[in-house]
Amino acid sequence: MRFRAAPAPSGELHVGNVRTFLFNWLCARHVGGVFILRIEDTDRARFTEEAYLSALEDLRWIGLDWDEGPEIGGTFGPYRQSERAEMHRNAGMRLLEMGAAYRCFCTAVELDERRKQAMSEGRKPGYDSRCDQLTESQIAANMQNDLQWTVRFRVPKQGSLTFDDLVVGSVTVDHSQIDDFVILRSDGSPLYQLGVVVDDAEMQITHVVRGDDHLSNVPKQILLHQALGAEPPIFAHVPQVFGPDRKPLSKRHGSTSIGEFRNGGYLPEALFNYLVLLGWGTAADTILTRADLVRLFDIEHVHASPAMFDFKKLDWMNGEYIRMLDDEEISRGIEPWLARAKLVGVPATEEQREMISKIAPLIRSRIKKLDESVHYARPFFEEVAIEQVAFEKVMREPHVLELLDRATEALGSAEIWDASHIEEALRAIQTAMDLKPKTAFMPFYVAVEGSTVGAPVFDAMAILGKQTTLDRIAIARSLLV
RNA sequence: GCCCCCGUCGUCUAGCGGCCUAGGACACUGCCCUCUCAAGGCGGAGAUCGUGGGUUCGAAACCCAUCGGGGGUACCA
Repeated sequence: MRFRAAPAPSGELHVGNVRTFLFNWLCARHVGGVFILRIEDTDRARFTEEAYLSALEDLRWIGLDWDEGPEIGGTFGPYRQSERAEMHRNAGMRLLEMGAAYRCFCTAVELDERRKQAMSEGRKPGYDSRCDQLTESQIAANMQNDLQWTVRFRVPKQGSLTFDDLVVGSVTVDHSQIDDFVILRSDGSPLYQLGVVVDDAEMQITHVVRGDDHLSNVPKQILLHQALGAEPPIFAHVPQVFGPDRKPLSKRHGSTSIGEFRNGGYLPEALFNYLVLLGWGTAADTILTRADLVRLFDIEHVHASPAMFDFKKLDWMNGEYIRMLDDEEISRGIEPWLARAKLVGVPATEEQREMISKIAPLIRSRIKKLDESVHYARPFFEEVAIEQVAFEKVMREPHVLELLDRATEALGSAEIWDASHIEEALRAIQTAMDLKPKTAFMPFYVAVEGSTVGAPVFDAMAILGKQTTLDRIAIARSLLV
């Protein structure tokens, strides 16, 4: 079985589209079939080379590998549609010669006027097939006069067409609902409908899994396949992804492109997992690895109804995946974010890396997205700038001065500098002063980490070292008097 | 307008005629744990399965209608 993903890279790859690519990939891997990547770059006005390159990068980032396609080739290439225009045109002309299509001399303006006219009179706005009535001599005359013409596919006027969609089920469309549609523009270039069909046929695609905005194209495409003497593929149309307002997910809802999620501190395996669960699920688990998904995924159980994108659930899931990372992976993962915040160099020095690996286990369970690591890591790389609100709320308490003084003395004379000894020393003070743990320790968070939220403070002190810790306490104390 | 598709807790889903007084997850919330924040553990609230008719001994599941939503109706993809 052969599946394909066909992105049209005009900007950044949209998560909704990527989800359908994921479905294709999963189908192919599930049955041990072939996954093909084909770039639909026919729309020269919108396509950019930059978008194309970043699309490939995004696909690889989220873990999609293709068996045939750009950069790796394959027996059915080329895999960029723009390089196949000749093939499409030939197919279109063949259809014309066979009599399955005909020349249309109506101009775009005429068509437009008639459409508006029909609409205002409440009639069906479609093409009326008038050029199909042209006689041989009329056509010859038009050609003689150098009139521009397009090629239109002739759709049967009677009967209907039924097909079985793997997701949607049985769909029936009356032929009368489909107009004779253009397959070749007046400049000879192919239109989308022709292009996909020729490519799917040539590449021997057996299953077309795509967004349901293409559902109404199916009858046209089946007709084209048949006219071309090819077996139509099996279709599966998955619904779109919606935003919280039940409208198709778009920019105004927040991040929508793969690049934005990557730059937002998300892990590819988490996004992968989440996207597949949008419109599909199992009774048992929600956290499913790539291998689990390959084993379990079943396109026929994908919902035919649209799913809303839930950013909060994605965040939770990302946190789950972060917690599954080992220290080494966490360290590698957060380094770019620390670099971006200018806490470490690019690349980080050995010394910085050592520090990162020390704080990584402290950070792991506290963040949902990698970029949040910056807050927890900052005090380990920079002088502390105490948050104003934290200072006002915590350091103004009457016991703080004495607390800091006692701590300075106890920690100053500490023989062994590790988290448990630090804790022991500070707990002794807490008990002596008869304070609740929280009240006793909070000032140290503020003094040492600059915030009421941070890595566990005894560990932080241990990592920062005795001198730095005492210095920071001294600075905080100086702010009190 | 016409055509096609869709409709289970706020959200993602399980469900494929009796196991459903509808299960799980996110979010929300109570308690526990606790040096902050998290994480974790144990509970709670939340869906008469869009609505109205049928079919059936029995329906969330099948049929019809209705309402609501989405898509298409291009010399866009």
